[in-house]
Order: sequence, then structure tokens, then C-alpha cells
Amino acid sequence: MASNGSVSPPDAPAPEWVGELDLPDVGLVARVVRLNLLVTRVLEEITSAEGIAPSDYVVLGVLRRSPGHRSAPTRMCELLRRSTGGMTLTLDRLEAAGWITRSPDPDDRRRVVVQLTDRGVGVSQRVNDALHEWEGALGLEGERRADAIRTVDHLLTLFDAEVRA
Amino acid sequence: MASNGSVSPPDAPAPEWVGELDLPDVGLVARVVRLNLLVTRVLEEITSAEGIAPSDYVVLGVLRRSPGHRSAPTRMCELLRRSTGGMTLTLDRLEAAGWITRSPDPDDRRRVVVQLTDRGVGVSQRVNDALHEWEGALGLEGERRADAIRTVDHLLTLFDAEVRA
DNA sequence: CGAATCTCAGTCGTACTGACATAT
DNA sequence: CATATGTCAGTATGACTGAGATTC
Repeated sequence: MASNGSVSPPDAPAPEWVGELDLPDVGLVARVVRLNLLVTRVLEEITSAEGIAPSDYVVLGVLRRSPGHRSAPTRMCELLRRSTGGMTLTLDRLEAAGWITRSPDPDDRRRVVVQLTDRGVGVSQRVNDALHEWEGALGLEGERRADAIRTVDHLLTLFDAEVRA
Repeated sequence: MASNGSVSPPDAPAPEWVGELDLPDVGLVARVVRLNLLVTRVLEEITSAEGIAPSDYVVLGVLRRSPGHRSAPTRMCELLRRSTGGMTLTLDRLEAAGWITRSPDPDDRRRVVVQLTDRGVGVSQRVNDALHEWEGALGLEGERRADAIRTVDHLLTLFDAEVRA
């Protein structure tokens, strides 16, 4: 069964964004898909201002959150569900831009150590800051913001579990 | 200013999904970006089961929500922010799959009428149903679901306004 | 030797840009 | 004639697959 059951709160008689874009039937997933489109657009604008593509920014992000700003291609492929061949290309690009370095792993010479450079940390950080700034401009503060975060965290947990399944 | 200020609720000491993927700093946008990745994955799985790409599914969705299941290429380009050249290609693909038809507009012969076929309605509907089914499996019901929807709608309104700006 | 790690070459799918044909 | 609509050709981008080199 797959009916949807329009569960809009009374104070949102007909969300203005409905009908504006795709929005299949209006369920939760559909809304999140719509959020998706908006966020993707924002992300594109912000990253392009720093001369980096969203997907490459995500790769830098993985590194920035890795111990010592270091990781290995295969590890990153697993995290991002990408192919090793594709990752090689991406790393070539990031290396050429001076955002990462590649060096042989002394412990296991099959491996390569990918290291974020200072400049790499810089771009990553600046994109981050820009995102936070954008978020600040939303004017979502205090309790409302905490609520939103709580809810999104809940969704993340649910979605994450379901995606793994 | 762009600090982040870790606003996690007390009962979520360190959301498990943190550190699992990119997650720049943990702000609202960052979380939504993460949701993004998950939803994108779900959408890909579901659409590919029906033999259609997410982006093409979105195009069918626009048609399904158009009066009489009919629209025009340029109109769709505006809604989806795509180029007319790219749309031509997409429509070629959808036409070849038997999901849409193209016919000259009798009223204005520069125009083309894009019409969703029965089969087109079918795929679109099936993907939709699958999404609802997936959503049902989340086990999000009643008040919690209503809360989630309310919050996401609020975010949609805020984001939408900000993106337009 | 079998498995793991990474790179390389070739290929593919998708969308964009700019020029063009046609109609208003 | 200027504008609007849609198509086409060429290009660019970015990732994937499969083969291969090296190391464990």
C-alpha cells in the first residue's frame, strides 16, 4: 500500500512550493526531494564561487574530517560509494589544484596516502563558512533552529537505517 | 561570522552518522546536505528499478502535475532550470521509451505539445508508490510524522525564499 | 599464489552552448 | 524586422568498467 494521506498542518493550507516544481505526491520523501533540489542549488553556487565542484568539495570534506587530514583512496571510495578508477581521476584533479598531495604509504607500499594541504583546508573551510553564513541569513534562531535540527537528525537516523537495509 | 556552535539536543550526544561521511561542520545546512545524499541514493535505487533515471523521472513528474498531462518544452525548462537544448535530448529519450509523445501545437506552430502517455503515467505512478512505500517502512507515524512534515515545510519555505533572493 | 591497492585507457551518459530553421 | 520556440551539432564534464602493475 502506498497512499499518501496529505498530512499538512492546518496553518499551511497549500505550501506555496507545491505545483511549482515536480513534487510527485506530497509525502515526506517528496518534500525532502524538493529540499534536495534547493540545497543542491545553494551548494553549487557556493562551491563554484570558490572554484570547486560540489562533488570535489565533498571529497575534501572527507579528508578534513579524517585523522591528521589524511586518508587513502580506497577508504574514501567506500565512504562515498565511488569506484577507485573514478577516485583516481578526482584525486588527480584535486592534486593539480594544489588541494591535496599523494605520497606512498611507507607501511604498505601498495597504498597511497592522501593528505589535505593547507590550501585544501582553506577552500574547504571557506566553503564551510559560506554555508554557515548562508544558514545564518535564513533567520532561523533559538528554539526553532534547535527544533529543526532535532527533526532533521531524527530523519537522518531513520533514513540512514533504511538505506543500509 | 560563520562559527557553527554545535546545537545538538542533549539527547543526541553525538549523532552516529557524524564522521561517517563528509559533514563539514555540523550545522543545519550540513545536515540537510547529508539527508540529500541519502535521499539521492534511495531515489536512484527506486527509479532504476523502473528503468528510469532520477532526472528523467522528475521531468515526467512535471508532466503529471500539468493540466491534462500536457506541457511545452520551454515551460518545463523554466520550471526545472534547464537549457532547451538539453531538454530536447531528454524528451528524445522519453519519447523513445514511449513515455511521452510530441506533437505540433495547432495554435502556435512554433510550439510542441508534450503529452504524457499512459505508460508514462504508469512509470511515474509506480515510482511514486514505491517512494511512499519506502516512506511507510520508516515507521514514522502520527504526531512525529506531522512534526517532521511541519518542520520540513518550514525549511522549504525558508530555503526557497533564500534561493530566490 | 591469491588478494588488495591504485592507476590508466577507453567508453558512456548527460547536459550545455551556440547556430539555425521556423513561426509569430 | 525583432522575438519566441524548438532542434541540432559540437563540446565538456565527470564517472564507470576492465585490464594491468605493484605489493602484501
